Amino acid sequence: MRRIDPQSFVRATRLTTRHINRQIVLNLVREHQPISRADLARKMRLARGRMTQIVSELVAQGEIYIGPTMQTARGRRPEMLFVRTRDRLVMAVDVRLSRTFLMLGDFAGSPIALESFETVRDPARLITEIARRVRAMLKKHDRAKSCEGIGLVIPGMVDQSSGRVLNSPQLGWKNVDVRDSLSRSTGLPVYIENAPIACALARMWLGEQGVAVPQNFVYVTVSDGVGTGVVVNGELVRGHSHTAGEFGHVPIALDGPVCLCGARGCLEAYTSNIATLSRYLGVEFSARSAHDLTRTSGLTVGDVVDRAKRGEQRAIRALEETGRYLGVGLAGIINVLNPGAIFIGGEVTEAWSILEPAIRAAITDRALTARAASTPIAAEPADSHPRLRGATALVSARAFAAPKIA
Amino acid sequence: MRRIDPQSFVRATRLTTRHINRQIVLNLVREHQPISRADLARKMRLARGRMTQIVSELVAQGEIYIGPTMQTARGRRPEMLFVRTRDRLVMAVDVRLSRTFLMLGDFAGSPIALESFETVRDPARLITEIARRVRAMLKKHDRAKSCEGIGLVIPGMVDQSSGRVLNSPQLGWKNVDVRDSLSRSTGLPVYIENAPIACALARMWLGEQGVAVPQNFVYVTVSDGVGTGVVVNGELVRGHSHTAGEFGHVPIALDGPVCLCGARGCLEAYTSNIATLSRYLGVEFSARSAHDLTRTSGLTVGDVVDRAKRGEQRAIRALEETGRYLGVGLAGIINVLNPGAIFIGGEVTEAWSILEPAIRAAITDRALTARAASTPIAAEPADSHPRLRGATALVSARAFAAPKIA
DNA sequence: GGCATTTTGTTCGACTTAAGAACAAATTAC
DNA sequence: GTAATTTGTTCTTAAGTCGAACAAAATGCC
Repeated sequence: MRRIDPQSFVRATRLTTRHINRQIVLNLVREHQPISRADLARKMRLARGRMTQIVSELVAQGEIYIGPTMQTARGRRPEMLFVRTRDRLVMAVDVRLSRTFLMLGDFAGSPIALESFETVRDPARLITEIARRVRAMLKKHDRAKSCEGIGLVIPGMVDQSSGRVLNSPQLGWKNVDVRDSLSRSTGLPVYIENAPIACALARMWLGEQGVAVPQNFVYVTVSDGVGTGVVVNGELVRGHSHTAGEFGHVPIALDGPVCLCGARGCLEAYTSNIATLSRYLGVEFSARSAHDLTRTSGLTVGDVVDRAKRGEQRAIRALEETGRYLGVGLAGIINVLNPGAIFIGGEVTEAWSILEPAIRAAITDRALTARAASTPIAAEPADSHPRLRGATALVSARAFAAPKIA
Repeated sequence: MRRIDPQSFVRATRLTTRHINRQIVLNLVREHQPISRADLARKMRLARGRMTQIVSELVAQGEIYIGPTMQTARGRRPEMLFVRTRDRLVMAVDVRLSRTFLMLGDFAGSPIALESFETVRDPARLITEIARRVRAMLKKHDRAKSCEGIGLVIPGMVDQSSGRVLNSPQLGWKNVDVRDSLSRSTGLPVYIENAPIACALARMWLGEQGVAVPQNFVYVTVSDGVGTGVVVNGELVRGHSHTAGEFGHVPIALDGPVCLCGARGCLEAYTSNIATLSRYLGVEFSARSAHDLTRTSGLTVGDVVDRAKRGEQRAIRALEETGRYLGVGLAGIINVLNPGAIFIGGEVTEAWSILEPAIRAAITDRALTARAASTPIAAEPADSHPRLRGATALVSARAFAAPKIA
């Protein structure tokens, strides 16, 4: 029972019915392709005449295409429908601390070109460099006409509606305009998002072949920070002022280490890459030492993961402890939100066989039902580039989204 | 961008447009009543002819009525529209540990009759007694024809879709059929829900005059347990297997007291009424002593609240500490979900002037933005009977809900 | 081989409904 | 008394959904 917001509703028009059904058809084709009009009509309990009309429209608009007919037991051969993805392109941009990645890819997330360059810290100069490379890449592949927009992922807090970066401690940015200037420089629409939400979008819209994604799930990214994209009823939870998702700052201890945010006992202070590395090095996590740790030790969490995979006990124990704390935080999420699945991304997941049992045990200790205790938890494969795919989904998903009404 | 679930969608028909707009009208009348057709048409940017048609239908269906005309500066006097609530009734039932309450009330939650009786622990006998009293009350008020259903609130975990009580430790029930037998005994449709969710429904649908309710909020109930109703985009979050809302079992300490659920450091073990009473009595919270505390001490949390209100320092400190822990848990919720408001119900809120500053301070320490730190937090007035009003909303809200599509 | 059956996709006509313009009703202003 | 304003109704038209029939393309059967 959803409550209609009297301040913000969309009334229906004569176009609404058709729009809704068109989007349903589009999503059914996407899910089940190749599929015939007749099968679609059966799934939707819609007359075949109507289906022909809807499909004709979608074909005319370039959203789907009619492929070869299929062999069937008897009767007329059905024409099979496919969603057009291969010739609809997105420029995906992933800004990270040291490097910025650009990928030209299609609507399904398949890469056509990929490049990276050292991240420039000055916002204006970085935007200029990104714009230059976008234009060059599109020109090189002669695809300027097919590119429908730019998806831009930034570390930190972004305001998606205004297109500004509110606060990125990693980049040292605060209240920076990004979207509008990049849009002006490239002539393309730009959509901006933070990393955990982008990864959740990738999962939701460009998910893995053979892996069902529930309408309710949580995606956790573990890096120097720990964040989430929370999906409820198929939609990202952004919250009242769009600051939802700061999982790393859930308190799991009353008197824990001081977190980079200033509070005590934040999950992030126990589970971030910095925390794991501190644990491995036998150094107490502190905000003061966090910035120098890699430099003074010459190690990253990737090294810890490698050593654990080679059987080094200290590394294994460090990761197990990270997993336990992560499990504690996730148990809270499971008890409050009851997600259908949890996906975890970040370097630590490369030691999944070590991490997962620790996470699972902590969850089992605290879940209230057997079903909650067995909430599926999966690692994002490291080579799947979730952030770039999320940047792609920022643009492509708009074509597939449910209409907003009432 | 909501993703359409290919396993569970509702396609649009020729009726969809009208249905959507009708619900919008109904909700606008409810929000702004008394209001004229012309004003509604302006708010919806809809032609007056269409508005007349929609309103005629709603009047014919008995959802709204046309009241007296209103004085205006010039021009024809507009007829004012109202939502019919007074003659549409609900039987609300609130089953508590020691007493069960029945209220016959109208769609707006105004009570017509109220009674209670000692809760019978045997499920079958309780249902029989409830049914008997429902029938008697309806007969006494000659309202059997106007009553549209029964809303039933039960302490513990309920499965709203099957109508069963999964687990109620307070009542000692496990996997008990409730809805179907009560429905058979009364001939009325029955809707069942747990207490925190019911309270959130009351807030969302029968909220307080002059208090705006955002589309995203969290309602926390503090009693022997601590639970939440989480509302996202105007809709209750039930979760994948409908076990969302167990806020009391979010871990806020790694080595805390053992909770009634068996885990360590649950928020509930620090903030429930039992925990507050233990704190006041200087007794360590433990599962073993929890059940006897009231009997051996002769006190309840209500006594602690009374004493605090009278200035007793020990009571004040006990409540302040409860508030601090509650604030820690809520800081986590704020950081993950960014709700527009938080409502808190339960006896402890009667000492709101003591509790609120403690909650606020803990949140301020851990919130990441100034706006998050100033998330509005309000106490549910104790005399507002949120559970009974929630039981009412279980039935009445169906008439006002947004249509489910796509 | 021809006709019957099956299955897919198209076409056509009927009916319903959203939309917009004009009209009517009820008031104040001049 | 007429003009202007505002509300609510009526009427007509265009658009869109629905369902039945038709056509096309295949296999099955006698």
